[in-house]
Amino acid sequence: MIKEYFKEKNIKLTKQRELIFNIIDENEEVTFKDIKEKCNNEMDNSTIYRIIELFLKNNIINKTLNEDIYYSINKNEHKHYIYCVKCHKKDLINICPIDYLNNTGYKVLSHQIQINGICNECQKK
Amino acid sequence: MIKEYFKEKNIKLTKQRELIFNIIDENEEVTFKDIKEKCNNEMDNSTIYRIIELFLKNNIINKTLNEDIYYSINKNEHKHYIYCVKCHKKDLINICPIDYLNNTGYKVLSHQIQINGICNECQKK
DNA sequence: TTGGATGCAAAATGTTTGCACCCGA
DNA sequence: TCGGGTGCAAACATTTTGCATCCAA
Repeated sequence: MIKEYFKEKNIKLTKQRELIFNIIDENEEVTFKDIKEKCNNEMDNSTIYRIIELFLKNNIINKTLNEDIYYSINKNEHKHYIYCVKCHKKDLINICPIDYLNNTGYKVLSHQIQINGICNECQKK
Repeated sequence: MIKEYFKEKNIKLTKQRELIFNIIDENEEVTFKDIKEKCNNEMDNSTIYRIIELFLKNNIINKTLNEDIYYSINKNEHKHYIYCVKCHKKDLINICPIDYLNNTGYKVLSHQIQINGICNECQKK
């Protein structure tokens, strides 16, 4: 299935690309370092950077900013979170901005929300 | 007024801090390089980085990711945009996620939305 | 006056590029 | 087979750090 997915997008399937795709897919949100480590440090940095760039250009993954830069697969089914800056937990929020994008005329390719706050418990501390 | 604002937050007011604050405030969204240039390259990089870090920790500014990393003043009154990946224009969207954050119990400190798409005109090209 | 802020220089990190070799279609 | 992909090394860019000096309170 990944074979067809890549073919659709006219992207040659290599071991490295498949591995990185799977790493991001299986881990929801990963940093560059996460990817590096999960490859057992066997893939060259420049290759990783080039593949990330390729995936971003083809809208296969999203790039988001939290404390660090994170990558995640760009799926239709997805979730948004609010992050506690103190204890670093995250909680699901039940809103998606694209549901409200009426009459902008845009074709939405990707989106992200970043909300930082202090959770209930941490406010009491 | 900036004097009092900094005093409230227990931050010593220096020429450099005031300058960077004003640069970000007057320009809505700026990159590190923008700040550097608008200081006429007269401020040291390490000073700029340290001030940005200080402002972030104190929730004076937000850090967001578009093509590059942008800083903006963290205000109550604010706007969200959708960006066209082809012509790079941006359009205002009329939704703010914090209006919908019911019963999470979080105290929201900052937030951002990033939506990328293709605008009406570019879809026709 | 004095502790924290800045500038400078250097180190450490992170990212990009050119090129020879490799491998998937 | 062959053109694009990868690994390697080097260049380049970004960010952090230690320390002497400076300046706002």
